[in-house]
Amino acid sequence: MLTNRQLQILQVIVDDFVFSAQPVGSRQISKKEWITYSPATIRNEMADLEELGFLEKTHTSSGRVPSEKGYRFYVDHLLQPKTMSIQEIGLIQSLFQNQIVEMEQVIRESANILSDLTSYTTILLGPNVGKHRVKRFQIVPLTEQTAVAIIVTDNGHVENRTITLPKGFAPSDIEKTVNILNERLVGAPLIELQKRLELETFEVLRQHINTADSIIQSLKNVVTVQNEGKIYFGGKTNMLNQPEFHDLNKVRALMELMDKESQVISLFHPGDTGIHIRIGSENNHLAMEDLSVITATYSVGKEQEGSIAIIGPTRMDYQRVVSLLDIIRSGLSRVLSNKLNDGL
Amino acid sequence: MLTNRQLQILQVIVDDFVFSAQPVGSRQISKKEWITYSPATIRNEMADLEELGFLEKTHTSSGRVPSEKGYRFYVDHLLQPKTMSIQEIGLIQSLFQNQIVEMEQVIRESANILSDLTSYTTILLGPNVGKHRVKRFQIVPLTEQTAVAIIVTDNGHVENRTITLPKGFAPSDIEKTVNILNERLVGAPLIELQKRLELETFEVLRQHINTADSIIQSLKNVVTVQNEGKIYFGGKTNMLNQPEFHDLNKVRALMELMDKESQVISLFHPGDTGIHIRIGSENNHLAMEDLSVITATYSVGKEQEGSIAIIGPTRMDYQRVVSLLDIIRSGLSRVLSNKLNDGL
DNA sequence: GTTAGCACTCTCTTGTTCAGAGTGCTAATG
DNA sequence: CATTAGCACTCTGAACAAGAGAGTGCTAAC
Repeated sequence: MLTNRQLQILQVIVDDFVFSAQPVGSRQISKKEWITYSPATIRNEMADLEELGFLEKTHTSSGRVPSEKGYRFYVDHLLQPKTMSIQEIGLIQSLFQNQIVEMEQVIRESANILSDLTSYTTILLGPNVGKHRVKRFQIVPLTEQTAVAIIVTDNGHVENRTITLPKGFAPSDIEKTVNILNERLVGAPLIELQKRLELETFEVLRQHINTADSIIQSLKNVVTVQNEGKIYFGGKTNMLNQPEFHDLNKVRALMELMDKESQVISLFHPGDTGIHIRIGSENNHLAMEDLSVITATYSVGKEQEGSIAIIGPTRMDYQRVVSLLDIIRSGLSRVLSNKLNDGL
Repeated sequence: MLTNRQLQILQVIVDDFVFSAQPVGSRQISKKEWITYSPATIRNEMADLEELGFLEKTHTSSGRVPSEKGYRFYVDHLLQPKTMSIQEIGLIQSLFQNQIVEMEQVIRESANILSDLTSYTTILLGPNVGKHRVKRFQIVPLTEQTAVAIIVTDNGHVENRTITLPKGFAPSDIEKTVNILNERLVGAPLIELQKRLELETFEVLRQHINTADSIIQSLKNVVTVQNEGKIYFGGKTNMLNQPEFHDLNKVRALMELMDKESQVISLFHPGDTGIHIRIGSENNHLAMEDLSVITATYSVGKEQEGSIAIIGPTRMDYQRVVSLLDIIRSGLSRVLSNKLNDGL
């Protein structure tokens, strides 16, 4: 267990380093007015903290820098919520009070504000489409052999795909198909669609339509919608202003990660609720070695969940980001849920 | 007018510099087996070419580098088509022969292949949505006060937007509205929709529906679809491998440009047909100072046009890129037009 | 237990030197 | 008279040295 003095010193080092990005020396610490020990004492404590794995040196005679373990400890035991400035609160309020019409717009704006306020990068996962429920099927014929299949969900999301029609598929067949689909599947969550399509409608379709097998194939394709919500970014280039990103290789690694949807998704963890912090290698990704991710979830209505992540250097202002994320997360939940209920 | 020898030297310098990214000296030029002059002669010619503005020096005693004017001349007068290797042609063929189902997929793949083959960045503008024609309107009610308005176009594109319904807007009103819209506007290009909506349908709507004014407002919103097609990127991070991008500020400027849709669009020029090359400052954008853009257009069916752009350093392999772009552009036109006609 | 003092270490900046690459000019050459 | 050999000159970039600055670890004194 760490002594009070060690806690205090660790805290100062993290706070200082987060602010300045420079290794922190004993003299610098002793200058803080609320530190009453001499540099020599601090040096001794720092040597101990280093032995325990909370601190690191960049070279033999440099000041100390928090290690991953140091950040972890800080985050777990020393984090205190930070109050935001009036301006900042005002900015966020205006985001949610504004009469913005589209859900998507609110989400997009949130991502931007978050990255503006933190100068880190924000990734916002839209509400999980898989939990939306089917409101209406629609098939619009384009040519003899092609049509667009459309699924509208209960909160206004639209999925669509072009499909091939079997030869000799008459307009009346389309109508029949659509009716069958709507009868059986309205109200089903998208994620279950594939299964329920097979169980509940294929048999019926075969009874009513000659070329059912062929159209069934096409429909299967349509309903394999992505499970995850859409990805929105804010401040993609903010990270380039961080001093740790003077290394082009890191820049490239991060940019490549952000370009690959699957890798971005893997930064989120399905089980997470509330706010989670993953530091450096805890993210299990080479490109994230020196980066931390703070994630939070928000909800729309009762179940549709989305996630927010902020990516910053491990040397990030955890207190500030956590507070900020909490405000946005609850605001977003409130506003989006309202939109869902009141309609739009 | 330049002498033959000057042309030859300019060509060698551009080719060499494109390959090596190093200033080209007189000795190096004289080593080429087809160059019969001595370094001293070449030095004299280079001094002349510099005076004429085709070459530049990086410092008083460095080799020469092509100036923007030099590239321009090279591109206008010295460019010869380059034949592709068997492998490359094979790769491209496979792209177009593959039975890929969705248009979007083909476009996405094209962007990727182009950037893989060039190691530059590709921007692909999907077919201009504005020229699509309305196939069908649809309004799906979600709640008492909200609905999703959907426009399906003749080649399977789907536009949708959530709208607010006036109080007391009955299901029968929706039906009426949809019917009126479909009667009057099917076949209209999206780009004319706004105008024709006002001219041809508002009056009729007012006659049949009480709360017409309110719904008209919502509809207006729906039909202001983006004129430009969707933007696809390939090899966004390729540029980081180019030696000219060791400067972080340039990286940031370019990344920021690519994140802003309007700026990306501004790299394309509406009137362009065929292949166009814009070198460095010809792009009228600070972030593009050291970059060239080669654009080409492709067509789908008779009129829907899309564009391809390749962004590389001014020191890019113009011959190769032009050849490549020409192959892709015609392949894309062919395949997409076929999809449109045969139906998917 | 705490701290002053001091030798030691490492980085970073600045200045110097030197090889290498390339130029421009002049004078010689076919 | 166009071409070229020769040479002095310039600039870059790498290598090295020296010194300031910041910080440490250890010892001995308080």
